[in-house]
Amino acid sequence: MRWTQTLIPTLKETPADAEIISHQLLLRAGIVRKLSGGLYTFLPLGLRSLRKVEKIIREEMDRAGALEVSMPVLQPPEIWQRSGRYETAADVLYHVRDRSKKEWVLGPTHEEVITTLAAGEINSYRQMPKNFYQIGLKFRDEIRPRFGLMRAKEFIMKDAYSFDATDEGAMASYKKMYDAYTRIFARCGLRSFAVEADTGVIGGNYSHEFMVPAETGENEVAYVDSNTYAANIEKAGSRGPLTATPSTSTGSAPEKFATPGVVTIETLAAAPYGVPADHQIKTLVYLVKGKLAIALVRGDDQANEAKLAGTFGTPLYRAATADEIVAGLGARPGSLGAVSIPDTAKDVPIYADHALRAAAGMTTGANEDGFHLRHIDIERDIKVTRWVDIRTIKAGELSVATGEPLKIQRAIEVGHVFKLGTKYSEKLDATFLAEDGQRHPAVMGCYGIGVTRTLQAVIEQSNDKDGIRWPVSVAPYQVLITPLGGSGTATMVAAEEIYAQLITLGIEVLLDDRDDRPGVKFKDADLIGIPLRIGIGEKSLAKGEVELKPRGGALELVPVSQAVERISTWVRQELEKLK
RNA sequence: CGGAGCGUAGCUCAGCCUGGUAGAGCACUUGCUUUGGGAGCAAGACGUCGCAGGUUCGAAUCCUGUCGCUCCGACCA
Repeated sequence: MRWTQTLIPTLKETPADAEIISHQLLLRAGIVRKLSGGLYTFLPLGLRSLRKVEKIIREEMDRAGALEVSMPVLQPPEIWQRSGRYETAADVLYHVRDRSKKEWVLGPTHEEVITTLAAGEINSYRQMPKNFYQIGLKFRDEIRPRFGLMRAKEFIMKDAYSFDATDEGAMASYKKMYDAYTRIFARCGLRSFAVEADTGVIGGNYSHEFMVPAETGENEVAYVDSNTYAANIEKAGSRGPLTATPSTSTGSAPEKFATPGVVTIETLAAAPYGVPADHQIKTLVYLVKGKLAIALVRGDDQANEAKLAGTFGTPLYRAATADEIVAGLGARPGSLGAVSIPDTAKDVPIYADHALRAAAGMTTGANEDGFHLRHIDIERDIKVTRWVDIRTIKAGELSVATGEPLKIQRAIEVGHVFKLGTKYSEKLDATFLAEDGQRHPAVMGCYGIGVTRTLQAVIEQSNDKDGIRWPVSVAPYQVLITPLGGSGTATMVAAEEIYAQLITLGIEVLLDDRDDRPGVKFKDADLIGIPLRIGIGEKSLAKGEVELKPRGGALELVPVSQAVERISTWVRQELEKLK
């Protein structure tokens, strides 16, 4: 492709609304343009890279035995009602109406559609295992789209769904996808790793996320140095807080003391009260399906949303409002406690974190504005309904699995594999006749890759001060020829010859045929980050030489006669490294 | 949904406080010069100042509403 024939609108200045480096480079390198918040047009350069990511995914999915299909984006709400996700995923569903006012939803994912398909077409254990995948648009009504392609309202996803007759079969299908994902991200030139994950709204009971470490990532991952344990912070457990929870009873009965105006852990920890945060019990109140529930964590701990959803058995919960709390418990937030809850609230369940087990000599709210209680022994004074893990772990705590200290790293989630079990097959009647002559629901798995997000993750991970440094496997072009003279000059003539020969060899090559100054061409070359640049200048050409300059690497002079051979060899070798 | 900020040329922004009819740099067009890391000179084209009301002799500027964008928050009592 000739630069003057395509559209590569590079920007010298950084667009004001791009916050993170990959988002800035997407815009500056002429890869995408924003139509509206969370909606982007792919320009020619960007589309080429996107197609390459898709091709890698397609090759690895096919290799793993998955079958490509294409499912509708526009979906009837009925199947979402049957799966129960019309409610649980309500926040992300786009609704549209047709001319007869019938409602439709835009698919944020396709479990309901594929399970409906399987219900009709898979009737025997002999037809399994089957794994269907597609690469296509997804629509999610994101609370807050941000960071370019990272969190968009419309994005490209590869989603796959496996159907097995047995649990063992489902595990094998899961393993195949796990391995395929590992290969896919490596081939895209990404450093990624798998972590144990919470299953969230999709449901299921076994799951890994594929993470790309990046400070701008929206996820936090806990891991240990030996690489034997890694988990999303939503899921990660530890052997407990770094400081021991007090467990020696003062022997005194609970004692009310005045704390006018004290509504935070911090204020109670400060003078004149001086109750350390880890000697306090934090009382949180939620509304779960219309009913109040109390969660207790240590004063210096944070409750974990995902773990709470697991504890409550539903993602449909929220923090109770101050009014709801006052109505139910009689005190305002800041003075709450689970010791003396009113008789009217006796049926409110109290979930307490394991870190509070055997806690004694603690302080908590008195359930009366302006007062707290001290000398609390949790076993004696609080009627705990259930002991649970609902705290967010902190760096330095010891791993349950290995005993090593946990470290925390931010990361971008690019892929997610779930073992779903029979949740959807049961609700949508995807049953089959097994060897035993009985009908059973198929055992499912689902596997997603954020394709557009993966593309941006590559940029986030592969860049320098001058621009993008594409891995050759996903670069829009493999080679960029930069003649330093304009049209008609000897350098341009030589460039044209090499360009033509590379094309016949099947090398993906871009020719910068603009009549621009060298500085402009060099800056743009670095910005768009083509892996190998061929510089053709008058001086070196006079000596019969051209320059090979890998992006970010050292410049090498080679005789014109050997240039094409050397270039194609370089491209082949680099591609081989990413196999 | 709550809070904050911003909407002026294709891009980055100034002008707004203190009302008088729109600017700079980059990009774009033409010409000349220049040509190894985002050139110089000259000439030129590009804006209903997000939109709608209002105040005023007069509004980019003040007021009201509205739409859009960005950031922070939306369990942390």
